[in-house]
Amino acid sequence: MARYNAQETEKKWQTFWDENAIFATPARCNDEKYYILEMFPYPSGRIHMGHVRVYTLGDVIARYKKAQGLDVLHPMGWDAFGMPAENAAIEQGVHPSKWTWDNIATMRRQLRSMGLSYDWSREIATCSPDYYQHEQTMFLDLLEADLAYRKESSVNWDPVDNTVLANEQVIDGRGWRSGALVEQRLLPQWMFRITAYADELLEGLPTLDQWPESVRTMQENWIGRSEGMQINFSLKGRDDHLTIFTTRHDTLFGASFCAIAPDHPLAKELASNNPKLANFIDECSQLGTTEAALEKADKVGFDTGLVALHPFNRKRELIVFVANFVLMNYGTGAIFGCPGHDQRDLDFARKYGLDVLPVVCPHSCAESEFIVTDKAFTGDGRLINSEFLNGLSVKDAQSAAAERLVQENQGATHTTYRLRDWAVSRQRYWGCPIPVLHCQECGIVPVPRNELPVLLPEDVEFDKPGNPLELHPTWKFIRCPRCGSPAVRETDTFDTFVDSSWYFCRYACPDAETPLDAHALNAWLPVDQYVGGIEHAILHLLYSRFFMRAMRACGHVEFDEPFTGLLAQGMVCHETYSDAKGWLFPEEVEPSQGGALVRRDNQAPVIVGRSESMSKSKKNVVDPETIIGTYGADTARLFILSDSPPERDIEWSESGIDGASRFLQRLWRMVNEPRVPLAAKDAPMPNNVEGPSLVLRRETHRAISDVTNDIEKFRFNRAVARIRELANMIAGFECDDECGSRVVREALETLVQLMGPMMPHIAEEMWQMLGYEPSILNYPWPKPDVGLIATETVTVAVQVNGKLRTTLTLRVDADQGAAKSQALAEPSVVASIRGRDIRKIIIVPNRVINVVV
RNA sequence: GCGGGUGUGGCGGAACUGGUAGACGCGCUAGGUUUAGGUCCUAGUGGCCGCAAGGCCGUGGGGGUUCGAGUCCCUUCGCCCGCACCA
Repeated sequence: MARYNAQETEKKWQTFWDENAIFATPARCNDEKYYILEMFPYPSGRIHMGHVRVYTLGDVIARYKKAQGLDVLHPMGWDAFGMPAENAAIEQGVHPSKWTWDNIATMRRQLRSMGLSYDWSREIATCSPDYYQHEQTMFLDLLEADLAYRKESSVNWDPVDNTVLANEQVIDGRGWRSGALVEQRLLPQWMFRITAYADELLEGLPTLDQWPESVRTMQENWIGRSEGMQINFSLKGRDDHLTIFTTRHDTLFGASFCAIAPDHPLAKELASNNPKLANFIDECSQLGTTEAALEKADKVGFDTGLVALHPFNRKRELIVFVANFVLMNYGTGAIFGCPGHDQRDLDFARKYGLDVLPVVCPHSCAESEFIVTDKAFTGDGRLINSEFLNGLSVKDAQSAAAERLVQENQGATHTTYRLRDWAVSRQRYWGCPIPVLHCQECGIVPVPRNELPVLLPEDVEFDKPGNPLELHPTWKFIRCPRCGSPAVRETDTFDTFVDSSWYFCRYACPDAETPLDAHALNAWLPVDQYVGGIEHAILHLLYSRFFMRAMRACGHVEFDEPFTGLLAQGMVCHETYSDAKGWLFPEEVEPSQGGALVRRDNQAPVIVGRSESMSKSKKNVVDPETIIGTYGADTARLFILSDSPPERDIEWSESGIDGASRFLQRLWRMVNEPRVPLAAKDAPMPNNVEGPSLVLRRETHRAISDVTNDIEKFRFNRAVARIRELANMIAGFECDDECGSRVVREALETLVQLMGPMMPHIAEEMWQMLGYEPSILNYPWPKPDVGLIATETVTVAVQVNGKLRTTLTLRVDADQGAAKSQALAEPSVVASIRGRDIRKIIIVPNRVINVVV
């Protein structure tokens, strides 16, 4: 029996597609365009299953849209700057540039072996000066538009490695490489003014109706707009005051303390002559910079001895604490605590023995009976213990309190955001140089545009701790272009999120001399469908949305929203393995005789960790090249599409890949050795198709309708199931008369076209075997015959008290009265009713008849 | 901790807007073909009771709304993603 040879056939069609430029981006004339984009990969070394998943998803959409006759732009590139390249340099002594470009070469080859429909002529790599020089131009534009500025901000400093650490490099407060205790250090940083667009970014969300609701909600919460008040509390014995932000000024009479952030200027000032406080602040900073760590930590405070006076009653004195749960970068970095109506404040008050005075009484509760014990009341109610606010609702009390505070000049309404400005400085080598310099005389000077690009020097060493740009003997030192005085280059490079905030625009005009070409942008942008991991739901997508608005302000683009549709695909997860020396790849591990996992090389025991999203840092990745080498790309693609819907996380397992492979063999045999002889290619369809042939025809056209619908809605797992059903139907078809031959040809041709976007190589091969000229993509997507889809009968469930008793086969839209009597005559129905009175009968036409007794 | 998800047979999952739970596949069981075989074909496969007809139970746990709940509401548990310097 002949077998389908995936290796040979896949190579054949990949060569054909290349030589005939099947995936060249069409020049836009007047046809409808479709820009399909998957998030570009970081060139970490080799592709992993997460890549296979996302690029397969995108490719199915791209090929389907092309078959629908749209002008498709489907590009690919590399998010090529970033930390791992520098780690490789330190650990393996390879230059980041070489490491990155080698990885790109490997991964490009691997992606090509998947048979993805990219226009490779538009490939970009962010580490190439061809790309990053334009980013430097745009930065100068942002600087002129006052959307970029410099500000001190706190970073994780490793005093031994002399370097800034990413949060993930800080483990239990220590540097991952040096093990040194990490310090918080203030460094001047370049920032992007994303907060200037907070409202616009918020307002844009409802227009993104082709995004998942969950992502929009996450962004909304991330921006975190809240309307409240800034209130000034006088400080006893001082001339200045403490400004706090609150959204609950209605509970002001319930205040029992104030708290400021450990890095609040006032805290620093008080600490200068209070060593204990200085020590406390120091301890707070040990927690690091991540919000999760701060929020999870025990709530602790330090009594500064300072006293704030209640704005409505200056006789009431409130202790000012420094507290670890108050964040400097939210609001004003200072709060008043109302333990009765805020859980965190309540926990804090109980811990430090502070008053708990309830000021909002629930509507359902008498004032005398309302007490707060260990649960703060945050709902609506009426005000109590609050002088002029007594009796008011929360909302009315807020207005009244606000009015009084404004009147007495003690506060003002204020809107604050959780969103902070975007820190884009990185004290690292492998990134886009920030094109400014620091002159002894003039201060910060932008690099003149005619001197761009500022190229990253290649001759750097990684043998000393710290940023190699900082230590470079010549690159760093320069003369000021304005005054000629000695100056140094900015040695910070950009956060790689900057690179990925506009790459999708550059694909439209990869060779333009300016950053972006208006004509090309208007032709292709925005991206119609973006596909990528849900882990990017907030930062990357929000930064890109901001960047488009910033670019619009600078005249580079004419639209706001970069991505019309978003498919946020779930993670590919896998168990993690480790031993004393660190993480292990799954292929370094094998089951021992006892069943426990051991190292393949020395049989040493392995710790099996829980399943997590595949990531290079934890080595819990499966090598797709092995899978593709063994089974072929089509099988890998089919497998990855088959079971789970795209949005869901999938657990990688080897089981099932054999099944996918068998299905491919089966499909191929159906055309290679058809059970029923196939009619000639152009033979007309007889007009008296009936019996089993009619059944197959109907099934074929229903499959067209269902699969089309499923692909449109990205339910590829269902589309695969539907294709399998059609294949099963064809395989069981035995009618070998003239009519059957014609119908089975139609069914097979349909099958091949429907599976084409998912299994493109074997589909091209089968299409050719059916007598057609390649490429299958040049043939229009099949359309269902509506007359054949319509059904004549339906199966209706018959229930008694909601429990299924039997089913009836009825004509569609059958007479309800007749259906009712037929149902009541059913023996199983009669038996279930057992002579009881029928109270009512609910009939849902074509679905259910429910007898209630 | 906060925000967003998610939970259905032995396994991955299906079930459109509240209307026959388990499509499709993996695995497993039995039979058959050819073969030395992992190939291929046929049948079966949620659990319990029953010779059978059939019955009862069943969508993480508990409660509720409804003629009817996997689907809606409340509550609770597990897991996943994000939390601003991983990408």
